[in-house]
Amino acid sequence: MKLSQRGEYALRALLVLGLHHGENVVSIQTISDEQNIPKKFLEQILNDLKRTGAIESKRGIAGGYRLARPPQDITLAAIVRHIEGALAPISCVSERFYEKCSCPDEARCAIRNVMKEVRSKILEVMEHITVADLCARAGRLASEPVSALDYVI
Amino acid sequence: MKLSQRGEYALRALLVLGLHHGENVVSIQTISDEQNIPKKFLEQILNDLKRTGAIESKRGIAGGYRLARPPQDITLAAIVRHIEGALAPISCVSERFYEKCSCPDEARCAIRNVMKEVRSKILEVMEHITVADLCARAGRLASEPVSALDYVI
DNA sequence: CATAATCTATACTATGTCAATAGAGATAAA
DNA sequence: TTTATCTCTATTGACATAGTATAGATTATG
Repeated sequence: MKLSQRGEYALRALLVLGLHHGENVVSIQTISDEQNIPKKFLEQILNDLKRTGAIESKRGIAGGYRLARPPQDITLAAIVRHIEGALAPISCVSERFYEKCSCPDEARCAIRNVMKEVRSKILEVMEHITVADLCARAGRLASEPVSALDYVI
Repeated sequence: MKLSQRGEYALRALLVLGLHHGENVVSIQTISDEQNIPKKFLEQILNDLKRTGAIESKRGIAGGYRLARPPQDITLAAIVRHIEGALAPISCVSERFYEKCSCPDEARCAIRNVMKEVRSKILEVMEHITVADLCARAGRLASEPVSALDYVI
């Protein structure tokens, strides 16, 4: 039920680009430094995000990346689907990455029925939250007093 | 963001045991046949579920498995946590399987903030649904006309 | 008691995925 | 021309996944 490291890095990189939206391009090095992401690994991920159309790049010295679309148009769901594949907990309830499962009667499978609910709960959040929302949250969290933050482990 | 095959098999096996609750024990062979699960793989999984305390076994000829507790006391969350580990989409928002992540400031991380929401949405379903609910759904789905079922792929 | 169907336990294996690293090349600002 | 950047492909090592194999323990039944 987990997001891969790759997926997490993608979101963190996108957040950085979101926060720099409107400014100049941001280099891999900068993102790598700000977010503690291995540089060469990040290269791959950014290249991948570029293929999605979420970001665009500028080459050469003083090159880097920027968002290719308005931050409010980039949903977390779209990014994760591109990087990771299905958001659904099992593939027989995925719309875009559907695969038949081995159960005797998929249409009447109780597990599937529950997993459909899980899927739609996940989508409620992931389809709704955009890079713009992420930036807004980052701003809010930065200005909040530490005592108000949740430190529960 | 996916449940493993192992986890899915565990739930399907548990559903079978739930449906036979109150009757005699059910053999691995029967479960394997009813649910199309490789028998030797299922053996491992059932053994694992036994260690959880969710099911108990009877050895020898005419042996098999049964639920060790009332079906309404066994949540999907407990099972999946035991078989798979964390339900949370990233480990820095997991309560039982917490691991620190590499981001610069976990307490003020916007990604983490969103993932907490995803986590709690998942838990809403998984902590709430029990084996008894699963059985009830199976009954309902079995009696429903096929036309009412969702065949969307 | 002997049999055979069942559960128990451990080891093994093939395949794939994940996370990262390496290295050679293309681009462009200064 | 130099150099900091992006681009692309290949490779690696560790680990997880989904099974398979084998030998053993248990027990209802005849």
